[in-house]
Amino acid sequence: MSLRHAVMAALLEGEASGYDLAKGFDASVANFWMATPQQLYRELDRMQAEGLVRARVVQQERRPNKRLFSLTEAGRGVLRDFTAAPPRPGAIRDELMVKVQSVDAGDAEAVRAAIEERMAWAQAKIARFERLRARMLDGRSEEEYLARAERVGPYLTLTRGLFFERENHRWGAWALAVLDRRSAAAGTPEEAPGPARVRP
Amino acid sequence: MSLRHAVMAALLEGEASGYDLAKGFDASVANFWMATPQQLYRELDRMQAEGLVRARVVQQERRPNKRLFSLTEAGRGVLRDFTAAPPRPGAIRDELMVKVQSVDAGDAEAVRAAIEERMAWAQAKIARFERLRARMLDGRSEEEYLARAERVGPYLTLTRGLFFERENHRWGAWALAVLDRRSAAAGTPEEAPGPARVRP
DNA sequence: CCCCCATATTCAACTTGTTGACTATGTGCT
DNA sequence: AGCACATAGTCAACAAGTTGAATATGGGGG
Repeated sequence: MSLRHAVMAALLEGEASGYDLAKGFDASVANFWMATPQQLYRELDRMQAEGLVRARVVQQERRPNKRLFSLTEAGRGVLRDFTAAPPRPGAIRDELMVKVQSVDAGDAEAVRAAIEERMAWAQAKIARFERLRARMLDGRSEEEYLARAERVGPYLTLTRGLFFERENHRWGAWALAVLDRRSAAAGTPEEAPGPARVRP
Repeated sequence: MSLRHAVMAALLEGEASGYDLAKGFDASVANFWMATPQQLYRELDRMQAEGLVRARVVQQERRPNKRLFSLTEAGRGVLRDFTAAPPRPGAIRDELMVKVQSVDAGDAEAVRAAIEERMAWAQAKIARFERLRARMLDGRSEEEYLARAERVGPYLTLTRGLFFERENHRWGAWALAVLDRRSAAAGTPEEAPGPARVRP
């Protein structure tokens, strides 16, 4: 049950509404923990009931009212305890890899396309991470930033995301090359040999 | 609901019992899809009911009997369809990263230890992957293997696992260095400065 | 001899996560 | 005027994943 811990980690950045988290989960914590809006609202309600977060209703004029959540001292305590506990091995679940594993018994062209899609979105994430990184550094060198900033956690996780997506991209390029060499060598009869399967 | 697809991908290697999968999920498919034994048994029963797998009961003498599952033609069809379908973005969930994100408000020493643990187990996986890889290549060069082998999927996913764990390890080393520089610079009063926080 | 581990599976209860629809309101586009 | 989209949520139903224990047997180490 550590969605709640992810939520608390996100709330370290400051007050947020369920809606903010549902969006902003995409920007910071989402790189290693995803959740749907419903999941967040439900969890926030429970956490409030348990005193881990407090809600402040903000009246708005031309918008629906919102509840801004922030960490309570109890919440901070729980988060501290969580960081101190030994972590269980993380659960990985990647549909693309299931497809790649089955590529020889499946639709190779579709798997190719899926890898390309993944590469494109890895690239998009890399760009976003780099923008975020530039914003965090704000002119300073990494060394300077890491020495002086009051929090390094977000920078460490962001870097991890960056490393991860770059590796994703590199792997994708390699995998595509492998599949190409294979389909070229296999002499696919329906498709012209030679410059076969070159895409625009 | 794509545990079933992961199971089918695993069954491409041949017949397996629920128990085999529960263990062997660790060796091949487990790198990108984890499941508990209970989950597997339940899913296998359902899949059998739907005709995706067939079971063959093997009488054993000094062991409980076992059911060996294999893919049916219907199962192969479903797997083929699955590879052809556009993949949804995979859900990532990494407790360690939640801890790292919260490191500044938590127990830095424990987070350090968790990163070290992760690095150790990345290293162990790398070693296992490399043994597996050597076994697959069986003397041949990678190029030769990829050109001739009847299946490349398992090699592609194994490589992805290798890349991933190497990156994990590299990131961990970097993150530890960052945390060390910080705690050295912060002049932690309870611990001696200078060669502070050097571990055996 | 005893205990723990490996094989092989099943049951029950519980917690999480997913999907789709539904309520409101305001802004901008065409 | 009509529509899509962003804000800010709620509800219900279902699917999937987790935990803990129970069953049955044999082999190995101390």
